[in-house]
Amino acid sequence: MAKRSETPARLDDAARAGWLYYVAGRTQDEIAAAMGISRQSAQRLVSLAVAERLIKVRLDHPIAACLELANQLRRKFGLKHVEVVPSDAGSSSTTVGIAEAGAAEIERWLKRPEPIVLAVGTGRTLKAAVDQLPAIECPNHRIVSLTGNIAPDGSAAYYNVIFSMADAVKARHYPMPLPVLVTSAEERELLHGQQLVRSTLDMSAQADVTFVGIGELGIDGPLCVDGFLEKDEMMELMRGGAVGEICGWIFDVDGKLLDNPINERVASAPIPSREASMVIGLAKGKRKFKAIRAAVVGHQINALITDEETAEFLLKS
Amino acid sequence: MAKRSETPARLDDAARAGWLYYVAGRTQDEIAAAMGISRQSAQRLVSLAVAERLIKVRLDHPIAACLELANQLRRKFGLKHVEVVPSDAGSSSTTVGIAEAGAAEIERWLKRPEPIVLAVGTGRTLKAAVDQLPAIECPNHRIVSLTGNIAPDGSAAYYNVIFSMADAVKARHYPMPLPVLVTSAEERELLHGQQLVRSTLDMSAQADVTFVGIGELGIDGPLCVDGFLEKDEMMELMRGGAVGEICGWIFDVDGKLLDNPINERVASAPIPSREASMVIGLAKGKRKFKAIRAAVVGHQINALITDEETAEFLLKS
DNA sequence: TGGAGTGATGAGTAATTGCTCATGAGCAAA
DNA sequence: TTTGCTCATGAGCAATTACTCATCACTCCA
Repeated sequence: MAKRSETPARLDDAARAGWLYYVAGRTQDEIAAAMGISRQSAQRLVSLAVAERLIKVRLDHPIAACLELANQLRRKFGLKHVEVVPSDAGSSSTTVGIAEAGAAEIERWLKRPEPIVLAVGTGRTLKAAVDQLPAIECPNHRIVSLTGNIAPDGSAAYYNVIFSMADAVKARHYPMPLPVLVTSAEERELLHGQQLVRSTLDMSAQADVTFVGIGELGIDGPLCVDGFLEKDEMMELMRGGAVGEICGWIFDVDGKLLDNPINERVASAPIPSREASMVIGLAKGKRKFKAIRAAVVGHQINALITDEETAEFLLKS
Repeated sequence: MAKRSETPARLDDAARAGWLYYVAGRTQDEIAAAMGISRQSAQRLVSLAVAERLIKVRLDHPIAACLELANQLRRKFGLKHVEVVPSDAGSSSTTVGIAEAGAAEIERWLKRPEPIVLAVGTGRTLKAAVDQLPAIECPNHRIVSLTGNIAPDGSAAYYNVIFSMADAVKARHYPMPLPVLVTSAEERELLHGQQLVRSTLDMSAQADVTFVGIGELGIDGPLCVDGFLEKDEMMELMRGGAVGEICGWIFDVDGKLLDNPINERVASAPIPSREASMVIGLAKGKRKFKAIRAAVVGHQINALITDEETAEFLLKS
């Protein structure tokens, strides 16, 4: 993890250096001279500005191919919104590109003047997107987590993104004070009956927009890696036809939620209405192809941010 | 001007290359490989994306607005250096912010390894800046005062800042052993002819950098408050078109030095060359708006440290 | 058909940037 | 006060990027 806090004065300098470099187009040598520091220090400040996300770069051009793919996806699957970013074949990252586009979309929603309820799911991709958010103040909006924030080992779940979001966005935020998976359907009923949990659940059901990651199943998938499921439970699930999950809700190749013991133990809020609200999935990558397709065809989501490669797969499959 | 129109396909490629470069963070070599073109072509596409403004960079930091204002001021008035600090609307202080920024700028100059001559004018703002200086040792530099250090009543003039500077900075410093105003042009000639004064004047003319305050005229302005001018002399001056002063040199709304008896009695050294050296004015605040504008348009100074509010006035005036 | 002009291309090279490492200042614990 | 640690710094060097120039393909017009 990066340093939690740089001194404000240093961030100021970083902002200045970053501005001179990216906006004014000066070289680091010139910046160093102007600020009375060595070139290396100037370089470090510029890096810092990037690392601290003071500098935001966005592409203001509809790449025709991406737009076209997005259009076709929207039509083919009846989606409300699709965004396709260029693929970066060389990179193994599962987040680059999507994270920036996702952050931009979140920002657009948060900048709306009328108050909204924004719900967030979980996942590495979504966290990467949230980490790209600039500081925003929007006291009118409410941000609610769909998933619990207690990991299997009792610690705060790392990929519960609402806390990352709270770092950047000044708004009321509502985490879900629950584990991600409970031990039985009965326990879930009990916990969901609690007043505090109840009101958070109710709020999430009224979300205007929801951002979720889409997880693939498999022993390398997030549910196993993060310790929510044992390897043999996973194998069992996959034998039962499971191909993906959103907020822990496991679905099959048609995007139908599975009727099995694991789904009965998921303590997450239900995914908000795809009829009445926007539910945006963020995902790309070969390993997730099947999960994404299932989520889309089964209408677990009604909007998608993905990359070219994934878009092509979805179109020809 | 750039080419009027690139083909859409080429812009598309440029957008893609720009995306891979700035968002995905790939090198131009990698982009070239991915797109099947030469590295040079990739570089050209990235340049094109920037030139066509497909790539938008924005700085997410409060400093950003200040930097933007500074840039506009520099362009509009042809200044060599501009620094804009955030306005603090709540404060009535005429120095807060500027003082710190001014001190930082002075420090940058004093930290230069090659020997320089640094000249200082007078004024409350400048004194506040100098008071912010940390202890520095710079035996190679020389610091020279542009203005006399004898007040009208014969005491040491309070706002002659070179003594404050000497407290913090270990360097050779050269005060001007003169009154600020003498009784006649003849007396000035006589005093300026003295060997000691002569050499200090010569040194000031060679200053590499000069820091000055900008004074407004008016019966509340520094010239009256500090007793250099009587109220009726001031009224007379203002009727003659005077709007501001630097080191006692009084100028009109166009920044032209006035041809009147007071200016003939100013014993200060002339303001060093704005062609060959840096002359940095420190000032902000509504009362000084006209004086600052005059100093800038009349090239009495070629660099400015001010605040947002003043910067906005200068830009729209 | 041929020649001039335009613009794209790649080689070569200069400029700029990013990384690594050694050093030393600052500071906390012994 | 000494020791050990962290961290900022600047030097040196490797990687990357930007620029210049010669060449070449193409188009337009006589």
